[in-house]
Amino acid sequence: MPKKRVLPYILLGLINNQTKMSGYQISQEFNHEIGEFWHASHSQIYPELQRMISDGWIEPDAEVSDSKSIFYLITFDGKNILQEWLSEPLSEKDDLFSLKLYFIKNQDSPLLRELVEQQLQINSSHYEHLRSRRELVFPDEASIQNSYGHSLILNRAIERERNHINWLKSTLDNLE
Amino acid sequence: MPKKRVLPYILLGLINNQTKMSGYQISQEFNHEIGEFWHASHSQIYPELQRMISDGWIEPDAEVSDSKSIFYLITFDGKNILQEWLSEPLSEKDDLFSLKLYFIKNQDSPLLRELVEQQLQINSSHYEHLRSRRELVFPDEASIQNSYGHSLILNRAIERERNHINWLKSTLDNLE
DNA sequence: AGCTTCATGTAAGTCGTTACATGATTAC
DNA sequence: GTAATCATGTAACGACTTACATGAAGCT
Repeated sequence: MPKKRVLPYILLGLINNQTKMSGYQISQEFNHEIGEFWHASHSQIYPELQRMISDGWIEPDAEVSDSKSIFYLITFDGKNILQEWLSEPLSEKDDLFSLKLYFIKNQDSPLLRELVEQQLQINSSHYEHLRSRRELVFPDEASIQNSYGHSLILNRAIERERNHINWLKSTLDNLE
Repeated sequence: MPKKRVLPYILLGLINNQTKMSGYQISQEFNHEIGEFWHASHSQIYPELQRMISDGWIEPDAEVSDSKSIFYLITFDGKNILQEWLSEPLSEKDDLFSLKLYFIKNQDSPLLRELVEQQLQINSSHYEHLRSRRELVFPDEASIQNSYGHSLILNRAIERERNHINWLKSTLDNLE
């Protein structure tokens, strides 16, 4: 099966967040806030918007606009598609956690807790996996001296997971 | 200018680490250790190896091999190319830190300290940037409640940078 | 005999990039 | 008036993925 595309869902999420956006505004968004987590160039965005219109996910704003920009609104179908995508379980490899959170505005959304819990699962299993790799690959000092850079980044990866897990747990606590 | 390729340098680094590798072995590597940081499928690897031969970076092992595998050795030129690549300053966006460390076997390599210091610079500036974004975008409680998911992941990103910086600093200390 | 793994390769398709293009508006 | 930014689009190209293909070796 082909890999699931994410760009259309991001555009959907952005338009949904702002109720109304032009292609140019969307491309500017990637230079600012959401740019910390994802990027897309305008040559991707414009054709994608056309596809989304023909799929009925968005529609051009009918109101006569003074400006030169074309604004798009999310349709009823589009809102459903977006919610479906947000509800899909997180997978280990795509790392869509931050991206999906970006589209959740309300602290009380049940999705919020769900996503944090899923991500906690993923990081925990990754953490365990990395720790067992380290035990296996670096059982003694000699093996470390043998591949010092490798041992460093394995340590780093473990520390990163540990930190992420802690953050997720404390975030969960604050959601109570 | 086109984006700098990394695959050939990874293959070079892998062959250099093991002195001798077949395409199949390389593709297996991506399922194990280096797989934590990078992936490549065999349909990329085999043509890439051919290109590297014609560029004179590697050469097939001349020794008559009992096995069906074709083994490759790194050439003198290849070693230089690899060292050059490792010495190139890290850029903010590619995030080649872990990957490059993987190819540094010796704790005393001057490159080690250099890479950690460079990465520290990058993370520090990223950290400052994220903190100023948070001040700007989330000045009060109301703005947080307005985009709760976004505020969460911004906090997460800041915490991640903080953790990475701490790790890099303590790693530097241990290198003394 | 049939299935899995080893081992190498090519072909087709997708996603994303940079470059090419154009016209309107705003700033100096 | 001319340079930058706004605004939208297409074209060419590169990297990577999945699928297609083939043959040998080993296991059950």
